[in-house]
Amino acid sequence: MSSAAPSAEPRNKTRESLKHHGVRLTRQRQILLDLIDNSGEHLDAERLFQLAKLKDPKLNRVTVYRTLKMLKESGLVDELDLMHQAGDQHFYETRLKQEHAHIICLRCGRVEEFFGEPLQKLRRQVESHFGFQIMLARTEIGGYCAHCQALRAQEMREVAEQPALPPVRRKPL
Amino acid sequence: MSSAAPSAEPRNKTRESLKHHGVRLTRQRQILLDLIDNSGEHLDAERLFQLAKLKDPKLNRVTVYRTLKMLKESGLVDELDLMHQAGDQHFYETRLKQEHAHIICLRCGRVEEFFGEPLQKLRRQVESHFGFQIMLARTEIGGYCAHCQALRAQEMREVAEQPALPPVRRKPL
DNA sequence: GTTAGTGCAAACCTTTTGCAGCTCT
DNA sequence: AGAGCTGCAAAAGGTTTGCACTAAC
Repeated sequence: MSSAAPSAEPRNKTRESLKHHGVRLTRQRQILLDLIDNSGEHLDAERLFQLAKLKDPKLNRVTVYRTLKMLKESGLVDELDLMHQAGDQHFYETRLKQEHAHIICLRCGRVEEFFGEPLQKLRRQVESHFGFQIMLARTEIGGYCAHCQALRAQEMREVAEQPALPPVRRKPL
Repeated sequence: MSSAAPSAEPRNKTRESLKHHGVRLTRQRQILLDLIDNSGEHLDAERLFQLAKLKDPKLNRVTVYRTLKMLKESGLVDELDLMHQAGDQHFYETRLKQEHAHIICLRCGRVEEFFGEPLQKLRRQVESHFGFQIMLARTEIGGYCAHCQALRAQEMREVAEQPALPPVRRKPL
């Protein structure tokens, strides 16, 4: 990684957009926007709150929820469920990237992104087929990544040999 | 619609599958299975509970949750979020149908289903691209149906004329 | 100076858990 | 008979709301 802030341009785009909607750029919101734009991960409200607290220990969890709600309603972030792999919380990502599907490994929790023409094609077909005006789209695919397929096979063998152990769901790597 | 029970065959399929997993077909589960297979809607736990109570007033909400969890883990039903259009609850449908996307109108809440080859194509591409073993897939598209696009335009005009009224989100039709 | 936004506490909604008693097979 | 399932009560997890105070414009 270079030392230059990689999100300088997108961040500005986001801030422009907010100003247009008459939204105040408070210190708290700047912190949260930075985190959402910069962290490569898919953050949930709690994780975002923990990260934000490092920069401003007085920042409240409620402010995180309110900011996320506002960003979602302004169309600046997308809300994901990631197949509820880690619970029922929601995850967030900027809408600056091209549309993509999320591929979630149900064993290790790893999330891959898939960009590909079927997504655009689906969009176009839905629009023309129903005369539908698409505002948001979300595709999530759950299953087992190449790595975990092998490990799962191994685990099944072990369970078969030791019937005393129930087939508990393993924690992420 | 004919007078014959339309789900006699699928219901048996489901029951077979459950027996294979060593699951008991209790009275409560039969009621819930019938409702899920037969009602054309996408039911959430609460609605399913209300409908089930009509057939057995003693049936408990917890049993609904436990049954849904079991059906989901057995791969017999799919869990949907429907873009959280109506709150954060989950919706359920049998897995007997072919894979399809759910198209949710953000104004009236109506849900359409879209079957089309982009979904299969996406599946195949993800499998081959990542060597991924897909267990479940979910595509949800939110926006405005043809009917509501016109109504929304009308609403926007009204709001522009009477700035006193805030642009509240309208209830479903 | 106004009005929007924040923090705090408390409520809320959906879902899960512990446990005693009941019921399918 | 006995494991599996149910009902009840209570808790948990995630998110929202009411209200007084604060800060951005």
